[in-house]
Amino acid sequence: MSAPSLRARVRSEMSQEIKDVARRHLATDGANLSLRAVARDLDIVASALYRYFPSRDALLTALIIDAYDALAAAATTAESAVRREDLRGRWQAVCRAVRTWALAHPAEYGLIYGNPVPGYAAPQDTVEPASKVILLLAAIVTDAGDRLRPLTASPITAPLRADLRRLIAERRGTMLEERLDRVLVAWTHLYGVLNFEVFGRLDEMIEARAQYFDHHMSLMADLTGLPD
Amino acid sequence: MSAPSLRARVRSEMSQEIKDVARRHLATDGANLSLRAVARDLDIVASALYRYFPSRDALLTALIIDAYDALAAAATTAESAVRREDLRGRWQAVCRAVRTWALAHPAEYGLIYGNPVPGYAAPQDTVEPASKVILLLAAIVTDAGDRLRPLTASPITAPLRADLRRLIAERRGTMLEERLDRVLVAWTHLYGVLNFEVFGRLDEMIEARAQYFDHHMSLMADLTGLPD
DNA sequence: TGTACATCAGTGAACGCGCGTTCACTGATGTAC
DNA sequence: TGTACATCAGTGAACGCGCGTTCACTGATGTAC
Repeated sequence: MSAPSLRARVRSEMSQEIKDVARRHLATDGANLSLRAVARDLDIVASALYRYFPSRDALLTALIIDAYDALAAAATTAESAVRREDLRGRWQAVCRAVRTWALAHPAEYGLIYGNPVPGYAAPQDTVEPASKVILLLAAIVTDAGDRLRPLTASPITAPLRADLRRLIAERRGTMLEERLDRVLVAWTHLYGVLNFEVFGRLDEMIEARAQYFDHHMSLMADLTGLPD
Repeated sequence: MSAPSLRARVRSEMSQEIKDVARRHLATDGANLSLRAVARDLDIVASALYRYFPSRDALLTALIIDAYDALAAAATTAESAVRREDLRGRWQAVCRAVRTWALAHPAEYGLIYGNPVPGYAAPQDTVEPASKVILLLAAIVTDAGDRLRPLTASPITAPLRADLRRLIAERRGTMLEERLDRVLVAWTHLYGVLNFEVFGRLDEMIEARAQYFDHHMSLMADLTGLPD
């Protein structure tokens, strides 16, 4: 296996640069990304972009995949830095890492967790990184084992239970349906709070944002039965 | 006070028709609403729209305000049809009405609860209808009075408590900070679940959608302390 | 080490569209006397 | 009830832009012998 040629190295650097500029444009134009504008910023003719991405949609797809990957990486790194036995610490690390990333990259966050982009269908490649965060949360709950608190009653109807069972089986998990249910509640809540915060719905309402967030996510840990 | 003139009636009907067509375009183009496309559908020249709306942004604003109003109206109507003493029934009615409206009008829902529209600032008129749903939920909790269940411990830090106190005072409410906190949790969760459902994040994951939703919202009622 | 040929990044013109907004205008509806 | 004038909805041309994508091309880099 030889080292990548100069040409290959330059090519991948250029691809990166295109994506970086495109990301910057996302912040102002949302998903109305203009190839010509990106090209202009790169001092390149618009048609040259077609050497790197076969279409505008392909560039958008690359940005979406990168966003999922970056978010998942931030969560994973933060979580893995915490002592395994510190379950609450790991939970908090995941949640806070997601929040930090979202606030640092609001446009990319909007791209993956906001409105679906009109006329754009997410490719299959986004499924795995998209489920990373929920898997991290589920793993913490699994690691808690019999230290988990019993759950307050909340009956799950049969069809919903079937969905949960299927999800558990797909991943060869051993979690009780009731427990996965709570993980889904927490996961839903995580993005619920963040949508509100990132999209500005807490403006003029809550000032203590970080504490509001921490409080919500620790309530969710309680609800999931995570021990102190 | 005389009846509106023919001209005035025709004018307001035409305004409605423009908004209706524009709403239909939202579904396919998202917030990239094209005035010329709307005009085409109305068999009218694009510049004629300027008799009704001074700019594209003004039309978008009208659509946003209408969406908030329609959502609030749906929730209010549903809630007021339930016996006052049936607190859980009222809670459920509000939540389900919001969901039903969101699923029936995904594009309008996206317009008000998805990504902020790039380059567009929501005018002040949207504040009141936007807070309608949370006020309905808060009213149910207030009506519950001393039938409310005591809350499981979950300490609120001082700055967050100050935010909550301010919000209560602004509305001349009497609720405890802890209780409003739980209402906010439920409210956040409501839109969290709906974002996921409307924006397609539950696809290939949960099939029993209605039950999933009901279950989440009744968990939130529990968490808020609403009696059975 | 040098030469011949293949690869491929970037150019620039063109195609065929789209858009929001302004402006002077026509002709129908509404109003005052 | 009839006439004169004011209002205003809708027209059509124009301004000055924007866009994604294709295509034949130039010239530099890389490869095989």
